[in-house]
Amino acid sequence: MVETLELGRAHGASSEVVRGINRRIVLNLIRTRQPISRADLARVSGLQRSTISLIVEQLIAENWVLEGPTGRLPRGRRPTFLRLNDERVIVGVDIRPIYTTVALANVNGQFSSQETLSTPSDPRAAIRSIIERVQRLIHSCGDRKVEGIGVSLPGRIGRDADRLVFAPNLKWPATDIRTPIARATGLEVELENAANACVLAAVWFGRMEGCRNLVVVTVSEGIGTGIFLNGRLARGLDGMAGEFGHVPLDPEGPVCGCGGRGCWEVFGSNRAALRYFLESGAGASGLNFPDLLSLADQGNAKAKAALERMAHYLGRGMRMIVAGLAPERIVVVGDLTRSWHRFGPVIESQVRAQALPGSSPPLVIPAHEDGMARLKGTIALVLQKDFGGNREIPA
Amino acid sequence: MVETLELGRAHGASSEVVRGINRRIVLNLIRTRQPISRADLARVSGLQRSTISLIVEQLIAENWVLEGPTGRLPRGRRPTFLRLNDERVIVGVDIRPIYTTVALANVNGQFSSQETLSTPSDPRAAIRSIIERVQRLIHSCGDRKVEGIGVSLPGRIGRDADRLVFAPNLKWPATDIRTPIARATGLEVELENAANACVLAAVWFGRMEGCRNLVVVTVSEGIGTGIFLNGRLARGLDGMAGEFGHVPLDPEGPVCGCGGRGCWEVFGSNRAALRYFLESGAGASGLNFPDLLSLADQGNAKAKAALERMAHYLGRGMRMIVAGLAPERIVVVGDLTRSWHRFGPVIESQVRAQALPGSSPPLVIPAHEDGMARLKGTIALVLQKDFGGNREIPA
DNA sequence: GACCATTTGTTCAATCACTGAAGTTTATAC
DNA sequence: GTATAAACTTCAGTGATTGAACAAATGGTC
Repeated sequence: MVETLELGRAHGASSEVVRGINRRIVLNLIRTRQPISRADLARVSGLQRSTISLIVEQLIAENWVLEGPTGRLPRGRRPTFLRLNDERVIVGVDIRPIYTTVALANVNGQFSSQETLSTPSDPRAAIRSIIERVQRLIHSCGDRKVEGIGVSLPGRIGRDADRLVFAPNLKWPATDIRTPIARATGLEVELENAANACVLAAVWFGRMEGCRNLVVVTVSEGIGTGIFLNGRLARGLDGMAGEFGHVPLDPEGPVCGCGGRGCWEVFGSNRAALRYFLESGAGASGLNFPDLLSLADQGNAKAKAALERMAHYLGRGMRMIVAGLAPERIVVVGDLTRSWHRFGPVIESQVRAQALPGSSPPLVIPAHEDGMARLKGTIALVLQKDFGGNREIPA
Repeated sequence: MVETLELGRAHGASSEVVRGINRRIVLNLIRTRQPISRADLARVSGLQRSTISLIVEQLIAENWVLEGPTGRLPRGRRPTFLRLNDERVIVGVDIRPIYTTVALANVNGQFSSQETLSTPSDPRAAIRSIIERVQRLIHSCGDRKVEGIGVSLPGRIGRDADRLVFAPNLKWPATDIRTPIARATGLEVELENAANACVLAAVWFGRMEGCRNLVVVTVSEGIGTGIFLNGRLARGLDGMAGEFGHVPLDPEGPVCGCGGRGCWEVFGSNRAALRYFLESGAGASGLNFPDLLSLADQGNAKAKAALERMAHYLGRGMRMIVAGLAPERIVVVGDLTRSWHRFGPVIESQVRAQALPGSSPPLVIPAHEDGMARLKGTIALVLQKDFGGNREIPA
């Protein structure tokens, strides 16, 4: 294990720290293994049954956990199952260039309602619409306690965690998104980049337990990446880590929305495939990416060629990630996963070509549930405050 | 804070964990601020003086810490200064393609002796020579306790942490380096990639406190990178993270030692500059990189052009790192730092070009003390076991 | 030279959390 | 019914921190 201590403000630990750690362990075990009995919690955590009972008592008092039905065993007293209180809910907002989704989920990441609006081009109008739907959603909750609001954005959030600072595909100016929503609803609002939200979704709700090194690549108008290393999101300075999409593959290439030239996303995004298709003289300028996928499926050779070229560049860009970060898995998110038979093999071959002697290439996995990835990530974003470790547990 | 709990083997915490955390905090505060009094430790750590006294008592009993002279204050009782016991020493070995260095340092990273040998091309012969020097060094220690042996290598260490698995510039086959040295000396041996060792050197002995996101780029025969994110080394699957040097910048470019084509290091390493120089018809095939630097300093236009081209590609490759990881700092290690006036501006301009709107470019810093960077890293490698956090302290 | 404020370092009762053993409760099987 | 088994619960014991009170050491002041 390679780590350092944070020294400057290294506030020493006291006994509450132990309770804090164990409380989080127990809460997360209940979350991931529910329904589960106290006895099983003790076995899995290595803590004593007596300790588990005390912690669970506390969690029940705080309304995080409910006692459920009793189980059944070959003999002996029946276990009382514990589960998360799913009357605690979270609002998730997924802002994308064309559509914005507002949804309500419980702490298990199960959505109960969902609403889509087209994203206004003016950020202030967008924020107004979002606030309106969120308020309606909160009203519909009745007694259920709303924990907070998570927002996924196709851009970067500045140092103060409230301001969108870089969103070339959304084309919004730097805008404070957090404060107006927080003020209008009285709830805490957490903002996160869309690719990072997908990482959180994968780690919290996907079955990726034990995977401490993974990268999510989101492919739509642009290309974004979310980097998860050593079991933590790598956010970098000002949360800007993950912009591999704007590394120039060809410094003489076409101009990109970021102001640069020949960026990866200029060659590997949905928009790139549409450009390839048009450039091949295939007409039809009103086409969108799903249309292109359909055309290819119908056998259109030029559509197939355009997609193959896109896939080639996607794989080429991923070589940066494979070589530089050596993740266990690369999760691909976007419409392209619907035609994975077309993209997967091309990407795989590039990724395998990058695997250096002595290393094994990462698994490349399409996340077929797309739309939900971002939204689930927004839920995880809010859950982190209560479930996330404020200290990491060593392997 | 974005983290997850390790669930599978999530062994719960008990009261000893608190002592473990605080012990490490105190030990590191003594290391970084020595000489320091108990009272100051209490102020800085936020722990009670009584607690500090107990912990210090333990550290003194374990021989990690010594009481030094008393201080002097405007009034009041004089503080007793504490410092690390520098009778505890560590052996550092830096294996490089041409020379290997074996050195002895104390826990403060101060070297007391050092010996260089030319690296045999046969790994077994190399290991024999190294063992011989290490044993001589250990004998010379007398009473001083040797904590362990740290080894820096220009390659990757496999999953079992004992085997060199990828070292294209050293040209050694997969070799178990740890076991023979450990067996011959009876000490624990820690292996680490050279670039990662430089990261450890920067973080442990450089004045980089508080910098939790930095990348070291080592430039010599090849290009290596050491990635430090969220205050931890990113090692990736099988410790392969950091091989940005083998990302193809031009898939049609010259063949690389890794088997690929057009890798970054084919364009940006010392070897690349020598190739550019030869290709420009400048003769002199026995030339090495320091010679080329001297030629340029003497005004040789072709040498200058070759170095400028190398600098250009170095900067170009760093754009991957800037965009993808957004580190606060990039530390450059290698002979080229001696001519930083030539490289710095070229690299800086590329790095600035990569800074996306809303972000600030990283500081690019030449590490002028080169040779020592790797060696100091090997010392840190061993210190990690006792000083390194096995739990991270939150910000 | 005695006294005092001041600062360091130590001692000790109180508190908090976990352990582990012993006890309670609740179930099935014979 | 009685025995066995398993899930909780209770409680004394241990280890660690806190915080207040104390002891020691020092320079300045009267």
